[in-house]
Amino acid sequence: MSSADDVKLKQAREDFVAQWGALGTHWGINRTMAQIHALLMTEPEAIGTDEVMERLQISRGNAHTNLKELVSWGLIRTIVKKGERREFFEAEKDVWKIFTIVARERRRREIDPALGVLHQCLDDSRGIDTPEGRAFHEQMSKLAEFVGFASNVADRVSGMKYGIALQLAARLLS
Amino acid sequence: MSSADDVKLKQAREDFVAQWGALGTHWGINRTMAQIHALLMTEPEAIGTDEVMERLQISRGNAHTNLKELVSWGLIRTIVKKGERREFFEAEKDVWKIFTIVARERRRREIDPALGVLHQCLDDSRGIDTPEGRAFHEQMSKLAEFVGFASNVADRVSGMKYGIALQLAARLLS
DNA sequence: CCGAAGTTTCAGTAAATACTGAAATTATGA
DNA sequence: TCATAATTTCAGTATTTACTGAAACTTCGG
Repeated sequence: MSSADDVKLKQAREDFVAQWGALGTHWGINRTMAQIHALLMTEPEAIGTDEVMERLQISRGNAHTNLKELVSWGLIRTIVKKGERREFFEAEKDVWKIFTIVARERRRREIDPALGVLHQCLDDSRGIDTPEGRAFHEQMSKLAEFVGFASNVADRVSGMKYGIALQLAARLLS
Repeated sequence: MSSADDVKLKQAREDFVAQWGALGTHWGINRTMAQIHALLMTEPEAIGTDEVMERLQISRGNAHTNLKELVSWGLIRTIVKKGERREFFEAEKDVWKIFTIVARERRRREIDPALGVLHQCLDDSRGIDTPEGRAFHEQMSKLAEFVGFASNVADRVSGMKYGIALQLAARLLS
């Protein structure tokens, strides 16, 4: 028999999946990918493609693409069960690991290309001998320096053990 | 006469504007908004709507919407010149100020709503007395705690004076 | 090596997002 | 106050991004 608690949990989970999916949009992550991640984060057991399709009411292609994308991020991993031919997926549930994965991925997708552009413009404007040219070069230089610096800091922080990061943060908040 | 340096600068600037605009996409910022920001960041003088339209080859409506959005973020400000009827715009050029503005805005748009969802799910799953229910509640709790904590830390850092932040960062990288 | 179960790809379509251009509104100074 | 310059709004359209569903491909036990 399905108790009242089971119903409440089912609703809470569905709510979390739907809302987290909507949020994904603001994170540069598509809705489905965020929903699958939410689903797996709150699922005790590893589940297969067909169950994902059914729970989220999405097509096989969509489920497949986004599961693979999540695997490539490292936010979920594939599980092979003995005697089972198909693949199952389970989420990384440790919050610090999730954070470091997302931080790294965002650096790769958002910061590194920006640094590339800045360095190129820095080169292209080197030695332009007019007041405007020097001002432009100076602005590029400041931006590149700051972004590079911030990127290193973020890297360092997300490479820390959770305990160390926690200590550091606690000092900041005190 | 327009020297070779002037041509080089013009090209470098156009390149920066175009590429920065393309990057904006990966930042949850639309292309035009990022382009206008790039244009103004590398423009020594405040410029008006019509010049923005011409330099970027965009419509008045588009220019208007995105200029206002940038003003609302605080990344650019309006300038009124005496004897001029129209408004001019100039960008905030200080990299630390740009960083704190972007950090605050992203927290508001990305982190705060996530915290809201997590707290609601935390409430909805309180006291569900099954093993699965407790696991769900626990996972929500860990996520909410971490996200809230990280949000506070980010706030604290982006509220610092640049010099202090620099000191802190230098310590991290050493 | 065959057939079924499972996975991957992708052309076509749907949905979300951004942009245009012109009309409506507001502000200015003569 | 009026004429006009400037700003704001928004319906319609274009562009970009995401999703479907079915076909092609791969894998594995028998």
